[in-house]
Amino acid sequence: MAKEVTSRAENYSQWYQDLVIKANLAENSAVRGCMVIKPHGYAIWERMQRILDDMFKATGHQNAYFPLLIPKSFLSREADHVEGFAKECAVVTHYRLKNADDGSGVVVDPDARLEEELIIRPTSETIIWNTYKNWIHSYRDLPLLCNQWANVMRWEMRTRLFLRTAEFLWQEGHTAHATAEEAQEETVRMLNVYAEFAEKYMAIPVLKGVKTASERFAGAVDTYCIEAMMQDGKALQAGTSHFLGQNFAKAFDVKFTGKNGELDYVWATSWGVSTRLIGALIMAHSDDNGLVLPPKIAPVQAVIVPIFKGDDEFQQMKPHCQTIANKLRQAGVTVKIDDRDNLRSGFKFAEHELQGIPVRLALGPRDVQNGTVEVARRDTLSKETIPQEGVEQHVAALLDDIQNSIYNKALQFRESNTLCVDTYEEFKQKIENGGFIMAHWDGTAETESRIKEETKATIRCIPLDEVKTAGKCMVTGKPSAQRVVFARNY
RNA sequence: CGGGGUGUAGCGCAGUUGGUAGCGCACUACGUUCGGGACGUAGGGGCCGUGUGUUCGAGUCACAUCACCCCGACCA
Repeated sequence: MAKEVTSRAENYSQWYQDLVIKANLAENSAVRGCMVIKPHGYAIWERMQRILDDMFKATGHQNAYFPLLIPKSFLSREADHVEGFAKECAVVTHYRLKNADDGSGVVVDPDARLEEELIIRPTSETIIWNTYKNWIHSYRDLPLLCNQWANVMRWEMRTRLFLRTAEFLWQEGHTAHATAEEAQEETVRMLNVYAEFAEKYMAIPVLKGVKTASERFAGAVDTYCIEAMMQDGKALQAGTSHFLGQNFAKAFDVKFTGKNGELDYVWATSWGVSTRLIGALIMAHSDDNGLVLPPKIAPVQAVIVPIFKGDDEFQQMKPHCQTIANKLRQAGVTVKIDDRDNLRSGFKFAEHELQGIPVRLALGPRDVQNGTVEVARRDTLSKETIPQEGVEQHVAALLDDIQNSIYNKALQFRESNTLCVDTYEEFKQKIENGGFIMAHWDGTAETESRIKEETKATIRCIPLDEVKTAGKCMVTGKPSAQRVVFARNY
């Protein structure tokens, strides 16, 4: 497996760039660090949105929408929050353009300077909590469980397609609760929703854990995360869920009257996943032929390619393709017939593989004669000829099999690239191979940053589900309650 | 923000000592093909990132500037 990855390219990010460009998922736009998501790439995001949205509704959440622009003063209300985001904000300073005096085009009208600058949201905690102040008065208004689908902008020093673009699409949940316990429960509940989504739908196994103080979200008391392993052994933070304590309630003065008549600040959470998940999908499953989409995420689960010579045969094949498509649709499979008559079948096969369509069916005169159809699966690239009779059950079962099989492949990969290490010497050596390293750490930021400096590895999380065995910090020898996950990350 | 690299047709690139711009793919038309990325013939498409210099003359030289990519710093 590891060998396979190296064969793809010496430089993984280069491979990734190539793949994305070749897969026609996105291209760089003229705007710095932004992305153009092409329709078939966006369709993947739409699938994810729909599934996640259903999961949010099932856990009692509602969608809402808040402004794109945030008054500068809002951002400075919470000290840690501004500290964390100040360096990467796009700022709106003017509200009007005018024609240049020398006719050279349009310039910013200096007379149209805003009294207070507006920040393009890097995240919406501040503007939402400014609104929540007016929505929450009594314990009867709680819990307040809102989610927003939106775009945000972070002026990162260095962008990376899908993984760290300046503008990205995401979902951010913002909840308010009467008690700390309830908010903490919500934080973990949503972490579990994310983990279920990643594993069950995206077929990406994830580790659930808590971030160390230095990796914590700006303004949070605790940051929970799901961490995934990419095929080059690097870690990718795939989603976060934050317990915000009363930090934002205090910053925006959001109090409620409890049953007992006493005033108290509300407790908060926020949680989000972004278009980075598309990057995770690409890097977790793809191979040299392009994308490999899990059937549950694939906008098109099966494509039917008619094989024909000349227009006569093409017309003749069409109804047969339709018949099979209808059968599949009745079995709940999303199907597309690729009836483009200007492309050869071989070209279409390659293109569908590039785009990751899980199952391909080819139907030619030979099949019509024999009552068969050729079925190919994207993940293993294997194909077989089966009777048309019962094709729908066959494909439905195949989709399940593909879904499970790519999850298991990713899980096996992660397991074979996760090891326990007890000495710092061994750590330094093993971290060079990538993967997750479970090691003991003394819990101090000093040790953590020393390890980062010397090895470029960070603590991805303090895992929640691992068996906790005490030990000694591999660097300082001080006591440690449990192993934590180290990795190099994106 | 530092180091390195690249900007020439939709995409990928070539362009010599400065002399009026080329290849492959894609595109258009016609024909032959068609069960794993077809071929022939004929076409269309360019302010050479942008600006200012040097020069009789700049894709080519100089300076500036902008954008992108890679490596750092940085980053939920």
